[in-house]
Amino acid sequence: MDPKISEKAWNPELELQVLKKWEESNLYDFSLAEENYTIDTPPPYPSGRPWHIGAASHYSQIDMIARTARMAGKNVYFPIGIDRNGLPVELYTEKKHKIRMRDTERGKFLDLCRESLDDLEAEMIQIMKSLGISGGIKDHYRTDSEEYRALTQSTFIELWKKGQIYLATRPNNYDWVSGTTIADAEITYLDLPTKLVYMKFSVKDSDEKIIIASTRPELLCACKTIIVNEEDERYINLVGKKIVVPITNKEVEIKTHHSAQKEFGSGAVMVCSYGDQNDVALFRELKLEEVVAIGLDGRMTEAAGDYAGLKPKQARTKIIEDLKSNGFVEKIDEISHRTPVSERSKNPIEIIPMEEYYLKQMDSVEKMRDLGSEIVFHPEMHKQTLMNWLDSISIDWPISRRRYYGTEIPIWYCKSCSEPHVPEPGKYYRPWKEESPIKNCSKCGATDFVGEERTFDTWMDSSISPLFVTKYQKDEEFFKKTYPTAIRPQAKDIVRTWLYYTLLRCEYLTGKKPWSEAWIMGYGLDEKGMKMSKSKGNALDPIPVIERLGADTFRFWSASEVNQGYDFRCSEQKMDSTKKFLSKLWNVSRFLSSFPIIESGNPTATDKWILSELDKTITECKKGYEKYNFFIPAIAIREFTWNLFAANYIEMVKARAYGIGFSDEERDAAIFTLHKVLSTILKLLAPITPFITDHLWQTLYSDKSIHKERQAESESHEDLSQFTKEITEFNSKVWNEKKSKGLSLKDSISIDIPENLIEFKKDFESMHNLS
RNA sequence: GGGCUCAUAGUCCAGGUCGGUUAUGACGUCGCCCUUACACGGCGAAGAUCCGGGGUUCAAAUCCCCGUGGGCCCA
Repeated sequence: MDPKISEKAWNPELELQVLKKWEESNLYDFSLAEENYTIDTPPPYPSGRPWHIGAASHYSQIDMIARTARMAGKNVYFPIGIDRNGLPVELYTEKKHKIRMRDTERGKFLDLCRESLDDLEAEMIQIMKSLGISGGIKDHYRTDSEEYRALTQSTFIELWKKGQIYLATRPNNYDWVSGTTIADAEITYLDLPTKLVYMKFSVKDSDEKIIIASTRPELLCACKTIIVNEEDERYINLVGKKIVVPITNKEVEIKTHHSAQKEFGSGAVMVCSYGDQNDVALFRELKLEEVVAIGLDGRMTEAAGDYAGLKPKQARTKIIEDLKSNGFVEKIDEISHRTPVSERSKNPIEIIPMEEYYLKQMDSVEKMRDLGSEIVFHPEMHKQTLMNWLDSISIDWPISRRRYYGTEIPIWYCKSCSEPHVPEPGKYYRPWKEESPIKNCSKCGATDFVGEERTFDTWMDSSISPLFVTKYQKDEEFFKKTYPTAIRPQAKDIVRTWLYYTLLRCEYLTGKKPWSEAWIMGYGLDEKGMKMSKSKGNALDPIPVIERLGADTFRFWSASEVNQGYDFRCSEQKMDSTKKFLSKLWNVSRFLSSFPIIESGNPTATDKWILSELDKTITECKKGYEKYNFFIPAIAIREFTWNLFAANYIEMVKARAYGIGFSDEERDAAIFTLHKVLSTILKLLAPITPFITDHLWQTLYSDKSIHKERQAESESHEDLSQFTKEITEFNSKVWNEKKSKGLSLKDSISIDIPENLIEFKKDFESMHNLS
């Protein structure tokens, strides 16, 4: 009998043929039904080359969610988008063309950004395609399209009209190199070397001196109080006294506060407006009058006296000189200081009072907590990340940015009275270059307007992804049947941004939570467990890996390596060895393809045993698939296929399947069981490795795609798994015995079969040539 | 400083809720074997004080407490 499958190994190039078949038959096209299962797929951001291999793994797993849901009989809507707004592409473009955004004409700069985005996007789309992502790739959306931006703007206008947006001047995190405000969620910290200056302050009407250490002496002009810890005996007698600030000669009071650490510096801390977040909080708490020492241009203001006009770093050098020459310096330490920087540009942050638009969030924390607790998290532990974030929210969300590549804030201001006006929702507006659609000022009646130049925080765009994909405000029927969506898959690092902001915005706009489940994935680390980055040189490019090994190998690696919600290591060696399992599956199928398909059979004890183990595997897989945890089925299927089915069962029934020394009925039972097991394995694996399973399925079992099948269900066979251990141990015993006697595996040997296993006697005898 | 999380062979990982044989499997290593599905294979072997300390218990990888070390998040 010739096998239907002739090639000796699974060739990843076959994936292209399978892909073509899927495309030609529009296998994954979505059409609206009464009940739909909508996936709020994360639109990835093209920030540079190569695309992160962890992201490729992430999207593979999201695709497994879609396929699992389809095989559970759901009508799956799996849109694909690309997020194209924001700072990273601006930085990428500045670097690529060696230009600076503010020195470039706005329209020209936007064109260059768009060009960069197109290149990077093409690569990501190609990777998604070759990974077999079964979503809307060919009609993927973009967050910078007119349609998307129009929705961002009209949802803003909606919230504006509801009074959820306001303008306020507040201390804000300001990245003066990029020239923009950033939200708390976008700040990260770097340990940078800096000078800790110990300065002598004098106590008023006394000869006493007090030493105060600071890394920001240039902010002396903004110093409004000195704090010490209430348990610090060194200073307790000074509390309430006046202290003279060096250089400025202003007087401030010394107070106690628990945030002063006895161990840091001298234990006494000068509190300056906007030195850091803690200072801002203290100013609010102690109701101190603020001094603006640093301006929007990143330079010292008039308040800094002689230092006005200097950059903070220059001012620091100069003031240290002046302090020294006046005898105010006790000593200077070189220390490493945790400095707040912009997560994206890595520029140091200054806290500067600025006028920005805010979206109210403080009043809604409780509501968000309630909504959050209704959402099922996979795995549960990541719900805590959201809850922790909700606990730490202390100000409303600043949503305006002084950058170019983003959705424009749709506001025009009256030239004579400055009253802001929003246009009618539904269109895409670019106030920086368009005529005002408003003709008369509602306040003073004037007719001249000036457009807002700022753009939105990118999370304003991405936080409405579930509304955009469900055609909110565009197709009522579609929206009703797809929203709230079923599931939000995403990475764990953006819980406090994307997940939270989406919850907030969607609740404000629709009164409902955007999804019932959230599926959170960990980070892809390098093989040593370090974060991958281009600068460290440990980034792994997914394209050559996928080309060399094929998508299925990569996907199976992802499923079997990534425990749900935890960080995972990306080792090429591990990926390589995963390929062996697909070879095994291929060769098992190749062997079975030499036997006819038999629809039914009368299983013998051995057959019943493997069917019973198969049932256990189905149950195990189901446990994983229900939670969209692919680690569980991947491991279960590999164990079963390799260690029980191939190594033991197939060897036991090989002779029977060939009909050598067995009745036709016994032979057919073996062939029936072999196919039964293999076809079930293929279905169980289909969400994880869609290419090889579909290829084998269509070669052996059907002219329709396996991806139209329902997932296998356990058939409650009699449980014979108590024999498993004894069977495998008996087989091992015979192999060992032959080995130690120097016999070949086909040589005859005499070994007693244990009493318990007597039912399997005939298969054992033919397998081992027992005499 | 706070939170989350992890720690089991050279490497990765299962088991941990619900304590009880000889601690699961894979990769890698070594040895033997081309046995007609598969050398991208088969069989076998070596390899683990289950991070440290204490407690509960007849019994702890598992439960509790205190540490130590990593990763992430927030101040």
